[in-house]
Amino acid sequence: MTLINRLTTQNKGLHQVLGHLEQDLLNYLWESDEATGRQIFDAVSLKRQNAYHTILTVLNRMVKKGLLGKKKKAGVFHFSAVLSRGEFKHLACQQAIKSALSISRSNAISAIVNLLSQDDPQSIEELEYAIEQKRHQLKEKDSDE
Amino acid sequence: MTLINRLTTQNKGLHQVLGHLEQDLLNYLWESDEATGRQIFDAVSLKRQNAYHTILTVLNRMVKKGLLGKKKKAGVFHFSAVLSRGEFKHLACQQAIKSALSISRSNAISAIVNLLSQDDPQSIEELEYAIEQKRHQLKEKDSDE
DNA sequence: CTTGACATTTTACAGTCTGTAAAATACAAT
DNA sequence: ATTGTATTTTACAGACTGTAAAATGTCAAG
Repeated sequence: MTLINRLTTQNKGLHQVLGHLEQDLLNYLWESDEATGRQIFDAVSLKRQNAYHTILTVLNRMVKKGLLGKKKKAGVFHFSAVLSRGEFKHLACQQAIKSALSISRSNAISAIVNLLSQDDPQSIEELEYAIEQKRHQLKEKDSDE
Repeated sequence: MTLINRLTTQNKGLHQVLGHLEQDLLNYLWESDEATGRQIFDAVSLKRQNAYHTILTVLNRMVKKGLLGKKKKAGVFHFSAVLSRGEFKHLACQQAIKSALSISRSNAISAIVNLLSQDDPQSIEELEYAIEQKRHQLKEKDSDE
């Protein structure tokens, strides 16, 4: 895929940060909170064919990267996501937005307005509402000081 | 660098899409429109120590990726950026925003509002202005039909 | 206390990407 | 034709993901 395509293509989302296997594993852990390698392997096997060892290797790499935690319980390691799905999405969105803003604030602003209005006219209102909320929040802070 | 760091770290900007050398080369070409490998090498050498061949290899890879164009002029190849700096930034921003929106619209919205207001209170007004503009634009379209 | 069934860690290889650059080849001008 | 660039080919290292076997550890049952 050329860079132009990469810049043009829709919907990279979490793929920008995670590989597919990693994503599947994380998704499973977000649903089940905590699981052993075996459980994860069994669950993920419904969707993709991977050797048990593959799953374990990737799980351990994710632990090393700080994405997952691992605790022994009754002699068996249990993996769990360090960040909840919500936290992860929050950070990933924040990062993507930061990245856009750092490239060009004005471009980022027009991109979000364009994409939102294109996507769904209602969503612009969500944006306006968020701005209003922020205004209130800032005022309160001011009067506190 | 752990993933959490990656998600947390400031300012990735274009680095998300380009390596440093690639970025330096593109920056130079954005300033000078068009240049031979030798010229680019000379210019970039002020900033970084790379073999001439390195520069050429990377330039050619960028051509292959569709980032640069290459035309023979008086027997010598001249490289040039396919996208202007503005176009590139536009696409890169759009891509980053798309990516954020695809992860979570509401998170993306609050992230942009938070980051803008944190950055500079004025910038929220830029956002509001952009929304207004978009409204006008949509109205005009409506009455056209 | 030994064997078998898992669990866990180690090791390794392929494929992609960037950075790095030498080697080989082409070509143009003297 | 020879010399000096210009250009292409080829290669390797180091990161990262996917892949998985090999080696090792552990524990329970016989």
